[in-house]
Amino acid sequence: MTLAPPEFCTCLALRQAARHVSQFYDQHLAPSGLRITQFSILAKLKARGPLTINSLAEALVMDPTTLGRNILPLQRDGLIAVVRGVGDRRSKELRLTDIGLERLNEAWKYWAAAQAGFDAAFGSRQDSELRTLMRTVASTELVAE
Amino acid sequence: MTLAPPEFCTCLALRQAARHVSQFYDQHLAPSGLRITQFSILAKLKARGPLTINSLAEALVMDPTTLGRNILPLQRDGLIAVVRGVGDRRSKELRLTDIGLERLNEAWKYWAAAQAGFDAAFGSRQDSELRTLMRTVASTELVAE
DNA sequence: TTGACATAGCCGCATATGCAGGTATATTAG
DNA sequence: CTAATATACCTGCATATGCGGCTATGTCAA
Repeated sequence: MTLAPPEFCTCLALRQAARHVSQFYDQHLAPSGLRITQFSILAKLKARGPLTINSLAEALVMDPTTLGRNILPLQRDGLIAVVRGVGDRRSKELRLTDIGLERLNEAWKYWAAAQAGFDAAFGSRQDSELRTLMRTVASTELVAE
Repeated sequence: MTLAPPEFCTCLALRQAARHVSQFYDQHLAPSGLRITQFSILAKLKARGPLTINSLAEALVMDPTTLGRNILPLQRDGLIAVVRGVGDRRSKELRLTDIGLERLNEAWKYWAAAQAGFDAAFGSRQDSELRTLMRTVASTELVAE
């Protein structure tokens, strides 16, 4: 059984879809000055309260190193506060600031427009199936031997 | 109807899944010295013959600027040849070299292991559905007004 | 022919991604 | 208590991503 890689590569298919949709969301979010990655970080911090880099990275299915760099622009712009962990001084606690919350709320409507736009184009029934499937994929245990 | 962004963001779900799966494929591909993006470029060039940056970018659902940069390491390592277009001298023709083909063939088996590994973990029936769905997503017309 | 417009790819800028390997702090075995 | 180990984060490296605006080339109409 021979599979032709480019045509049947699941990873490529996923990346293409992610690129395509990310571009759409980013275009919608542009007036807010946030990208979809940054919006996701702020939204997660709002939903789950202060988090360390490790725990937030896990929640976002992101490498901690990557997150550690992604927070820098947000910190620079005062959207999040980064403080030394009290219990564990190795860790850093990330917290949404008032300014961050304000920016998040402003970006919210642009996000909603993007989500609605995708929904309209793709079909809201399929859309919710898609999210469910993506969550399954993201939580599928994959171990390279 | 209010949706909570982080939990129901289709874009975030897609990106998370793409990150998760890409990491897995990249780990498998590591011994070949290629990343999944590079593998995809070489594979597409093999399948479709010489292509310009624009046409290859479209085939890969990638911004031409991005592709223009992604080919640089491949060109540097002699895996692809880049020549001025004959008909249209603005364009560049990308062609897989013999070395590139060799590398691609070597990477092939690592790719196959990754694909098989994902298939085993995720379920081959769901896997093929997933690819189909991703292609639908990637080809869904999305226009930010 | 030549001027207006379109197109292919480029550069600068900023962010996104993750591996290897390092430091500082915490935890735990002896 | 201290030495071994584990953990949280960081740095350097390399690639990935796409926008805005640029140059060079091509096309087409006046």
